Amino acid sequence: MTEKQLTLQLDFHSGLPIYTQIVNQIQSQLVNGILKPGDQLPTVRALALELRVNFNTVARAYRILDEARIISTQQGRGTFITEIPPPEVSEKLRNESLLELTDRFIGEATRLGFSEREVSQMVRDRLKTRKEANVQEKDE
Amino acid sequence: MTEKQLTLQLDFHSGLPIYTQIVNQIQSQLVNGILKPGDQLPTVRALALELRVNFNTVARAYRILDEARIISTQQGRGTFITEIPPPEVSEKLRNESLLELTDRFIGEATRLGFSEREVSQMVRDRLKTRKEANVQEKDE
DNA sequence: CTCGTATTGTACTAATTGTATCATTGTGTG
DNA sequence: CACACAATGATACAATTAGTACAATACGAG
Repeated sequence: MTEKQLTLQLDFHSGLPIYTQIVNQIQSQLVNGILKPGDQLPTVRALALELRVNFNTVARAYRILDEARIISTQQGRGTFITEIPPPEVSEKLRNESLLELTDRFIGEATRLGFSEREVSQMVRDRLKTRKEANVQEKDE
Repeated sequence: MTEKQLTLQLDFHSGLPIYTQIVNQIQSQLVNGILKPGDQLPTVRALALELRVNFNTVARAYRILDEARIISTQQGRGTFITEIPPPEVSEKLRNESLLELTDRFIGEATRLGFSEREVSQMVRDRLKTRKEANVQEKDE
């Protein structure tokens, strides 16, 4: 597949900036396996046209994702989902980083009013969904 | 519809503060269906110009309406009548926001090279730790 | 291979929008 | 009159999005 449709749903009144919504949804689609490492994203201009948004807004979203090493933007080439880099960190650091990440996640969810049960349930749910998606893609 | 006229009648001698009149009339128009959820209101400056009033006065009215969750003001974007979704829709949105949050979390963890098992384990662990901490802090 | 051109992302700036803070005005009360 | 307080205005600021010019890359014509 050379071209990805990348269906994004923007809510212009949600309070979340457009660029944030783009960032979130791309990340989400990556987790769900809708987007995979190596996939080419639409050009900033193409996606902007489709979303009826200025291309700089898309560029901003891409830049954020790029800084997070989630995508790789290359001038004159395009934008691609990065291959998952093997994180070469010590076991200790590794654990600490997951702990921090997890605490931040739980903290944010709690702040949004979700109960621990809901958080726990959703994590189970999404991990399961993810696993199933990965099984299917073995066929390709 | 991209632009709303929003005809307001101010009485500068009524004794009622301008901002109160603006608040009242917008609320009234919302009740009467002249304004509908999702509608964009004029910018503070545009409405102020039309009403021959300082834009801070409009901003004050908007802020009051915002605090009452009647409108949603967004810096750099504009001001909109809040969607008042029925509870089940609200529940849906709530779930989607947790879903997105969770997906982002799992995505980051995975990108850092953590397995699903590790993620799952860490979430359980931190939730447990958290719960125990909460029991203690009941004393405060 | 070389060059021109289209395509793609980047950088910088401007425009639009709401926010925060303080000053001014007006009005009522002692 | 003097003071307090509420309403309004002035000014500077911050966030978001858009406009414009530019630079790197790809790619086909010659």
